[in-house]
Amino acid sequence: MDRFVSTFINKIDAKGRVSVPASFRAILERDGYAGGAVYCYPSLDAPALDAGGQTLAGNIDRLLDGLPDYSDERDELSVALYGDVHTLAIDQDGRIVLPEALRAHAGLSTHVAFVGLGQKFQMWEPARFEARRAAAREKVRQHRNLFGAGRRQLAPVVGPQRGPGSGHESSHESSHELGPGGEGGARE
Amino acid sequence: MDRFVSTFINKIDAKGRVSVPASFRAILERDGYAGGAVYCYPSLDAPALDAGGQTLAGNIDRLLDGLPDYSDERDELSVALYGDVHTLAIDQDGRIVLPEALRAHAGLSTHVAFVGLGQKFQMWEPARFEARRAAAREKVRQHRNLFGAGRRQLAPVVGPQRGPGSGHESSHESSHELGPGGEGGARE
DNA sequence: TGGGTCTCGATGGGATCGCATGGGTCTGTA
DNA sequence: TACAGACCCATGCGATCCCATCGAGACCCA
Repeated sequence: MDRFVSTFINKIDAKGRVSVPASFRAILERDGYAGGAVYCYPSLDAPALDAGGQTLAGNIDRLLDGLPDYSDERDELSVALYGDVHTLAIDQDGRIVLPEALRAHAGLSTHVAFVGLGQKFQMWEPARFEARRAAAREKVRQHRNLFGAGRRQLAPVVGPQRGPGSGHESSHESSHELGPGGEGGARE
Repeated sequence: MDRFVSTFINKIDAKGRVSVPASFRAILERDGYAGGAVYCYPSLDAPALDAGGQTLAGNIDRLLDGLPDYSDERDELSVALYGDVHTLAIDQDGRIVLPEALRAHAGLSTHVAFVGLGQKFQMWEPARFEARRAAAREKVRQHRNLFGAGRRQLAPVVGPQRGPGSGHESSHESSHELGPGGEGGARE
């Protein structure tokens, strides 16, 4: 199946619009809902936004299905799970507009880093993401030492993406080291 | 499959009218009753109002169906669930008028926060809602750990240590709060 | 294999449309 | 007659749509 992979950095224009990477768009289109929208909500434990298509939305439903109707607990969880979700429409040029609430949570201002995470993707403030990624790599390195697991040197570098036209942030490519160790098949 | 999602804050005008968010209206319209009305009643365990369309009303019926006829329990529940239900008409401009009784229960004065909860939505006094939302997020975090615990116990890349700079926000790998089963299905 | 050309994705901006609001008016009811 | 509610109209701002431009990578040809 299609997964969101690689990292792209796009600009937020004066009207607050951002182009969703073409490759991500293609995946969303195949994921239903006329491919015209993205489900997006503030990530619970990171200054970032989580986003995805129908599949992602379905996960929310499944999560709540286990709870009894009309229970206070269900209502409470719903507030966080549905209340924070925004359905962002993708316009004809493949752009979305990020609501103020979401931009605030992720600290977004001029640029957005779209990070593919397989079934979903995240949107980060470029600088923060870079820092976090560095930390993640370090972490992986440590673990590798612990396990002495020499297997699988990460050799990603899968990132095709616009050039440094916009400059600086030359940092991107795959983002895999971030994924949970499991899922080794990230690459084909 | 339409669900009420996201949160909107609208104003109550001098005549006591409030605009129902356009996206919520669209869902109500598809939910029957000529799309011209909203079922609304004071939430049982929160200073808020619960609202929805035909589907919601149907759920209440189903809930009562499960109880034996003429039982005290059923009577009590019926009163609780139906006794305070109001059918609010949506005018041509997409607005409703909240009866005094309902406004009092939720402590509404000048603004109303419409919160999507999937099958239904709630109306809150904005300030109070913020508090509730914070609590809800915390709760989800806990829950996530519960079912997330199952798979992927190796919490790699999840350093108790934060990365440089932006560090704070525990550098959780955040991925699937929502996807209990997630990740694995990356392929397909 | 080097260079020129073409196609597509990312941006900017102007022009519109829809939605949230504020108010005036008409009508049925105390 | 006084009022509350329903209906309509007017407005302002933000969300969308559409069109033009730029640059990069893909493609084609000599």
